[in-house]
Amino acid sequence: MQTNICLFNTLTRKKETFVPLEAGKAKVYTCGPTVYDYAHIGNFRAFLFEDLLKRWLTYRGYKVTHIMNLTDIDDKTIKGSQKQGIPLRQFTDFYVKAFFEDIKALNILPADVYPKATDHIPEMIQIIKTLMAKGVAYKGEDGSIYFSVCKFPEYGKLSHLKVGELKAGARVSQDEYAKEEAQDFALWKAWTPEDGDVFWETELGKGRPGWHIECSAMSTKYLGETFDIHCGGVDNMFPHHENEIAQSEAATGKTFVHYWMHNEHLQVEGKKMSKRFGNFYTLRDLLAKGYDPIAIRYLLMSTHYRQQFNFTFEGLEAAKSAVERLRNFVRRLHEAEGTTATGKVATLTAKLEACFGGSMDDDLNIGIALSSLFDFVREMNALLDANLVSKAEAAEAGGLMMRLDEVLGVIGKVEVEEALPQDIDALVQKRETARKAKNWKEADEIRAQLKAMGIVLEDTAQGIRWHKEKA
RNA sequence: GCUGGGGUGGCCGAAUGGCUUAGGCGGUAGCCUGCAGAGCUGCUCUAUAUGGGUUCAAUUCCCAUCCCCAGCUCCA
Repeated sequence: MQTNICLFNTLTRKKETFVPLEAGKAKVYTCGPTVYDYAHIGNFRAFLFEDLLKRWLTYRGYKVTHIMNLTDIDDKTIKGSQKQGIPLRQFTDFYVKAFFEDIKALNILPADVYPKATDHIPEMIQIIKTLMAKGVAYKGEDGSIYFSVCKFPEYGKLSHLKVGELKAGARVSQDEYAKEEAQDFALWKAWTPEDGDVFWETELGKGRPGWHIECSAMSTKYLGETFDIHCGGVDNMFPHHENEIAQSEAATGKTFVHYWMHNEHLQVEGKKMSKRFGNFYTLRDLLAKGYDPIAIRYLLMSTHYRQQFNFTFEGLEAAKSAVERLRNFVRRLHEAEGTTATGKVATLTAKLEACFGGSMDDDLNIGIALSSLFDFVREMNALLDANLVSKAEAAEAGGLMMRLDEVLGVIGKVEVEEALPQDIDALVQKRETARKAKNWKEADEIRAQLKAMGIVLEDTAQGIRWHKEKA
């Protein structure tokens, strides 16, 4: 199999042709949520970018193995569970469940495995032991175990930060005094009274893992010591991913990851999303306002992942209309009854497939991919208007739309003429009778009545048409 | 302060040293329609932060200025 997918690699700051370790397979690890609260739309931008990447690799024929971790042990989850007075696991399970509900609503394909940090303590200890044996980790005065950054000369290769130039004291943590060097980071944190009953008694001492080690341990367990792609938000680039590289490569002596991909953050109404500005939204907040999750999916996905994106409610309305346009088009294809085949459809589908594919191959250039899709829709609509699309051609075009929707995930199953419930069907017939009798007033009233019930009627040259109104 | 990304029409967002400066949304006019919806077509008046420079030609390259965003030890 040969494909020509180019991905922007943070390591080299260049687009590179994707060459997997194993032909035809892509091993992908993506940093998942910290389950201490509902995820916000910024989190979902990252998960949607990763979903798009995965779907595109799949479209191009790769067998993708996708691992997404669930961080269920850190300061925030501990604090949250203590505040509610419930065990850590009970606390995090609640938000894990919420997370799965959210990604389902957004039509994000599930990962193959969602490993939890607390289920992988032994694997983490194994790596830390190896690092200690190699002399790159040490026990500090507080009993915590730290990674010695100066023992890993390549430290900073991902984020392009020079260790010596890091601003000291920007966020000084309590345990800093116990470290040999300020830039060293914790692999294992010794128990402190604030941790309460959250600790593990291990050969490293009583305590809990540092944040970064979980991703090294779990990615290695499920994908191997070296794998293809690792994704996350730009904020994870430093220190999280930099530290993962240090830990993993120091432990194994092998390259950890070939392609590092980072998505940019989003802003809301031109400002940084923050609780302080009152522009902080979880998916649930938006759903409660009545927005369609698929419109949210479309909106968050339709801007290139390395571009900062400005989330606005106006944009969300626009996204809803755009999705509706695609769905209307697919609906028309289902209903096409033309008999004349001009051969133009084949030309258009070939053009779309080539242009969409070429764009997506270019570091997921979704902007151009979508513009080619809408070009196709417009040109096909014109042919449909002129009744120049045969049934077979419509099926061909519809098939392509469905294949592309395997990537976009926004059209879904457009209902074909299924049977309406009897009472509704009776209303439709009644209106039709009134309409035929040119009794417009009654016909319009029934139409409005049906709309209130979620059934949209359209009168077309081919007869009456209906579809369910999407939220 | 250091490092990086960015400022494109009413809004969102592509692209490019000239060849038609995408696409979506919105507005508007026309066609179609009893009306509406969907769809098609036109228009939305020199859209590329500002000031210089290089060039036959810059929105695209260079310089300066202003503004926004991010990273600088646990926020996607």
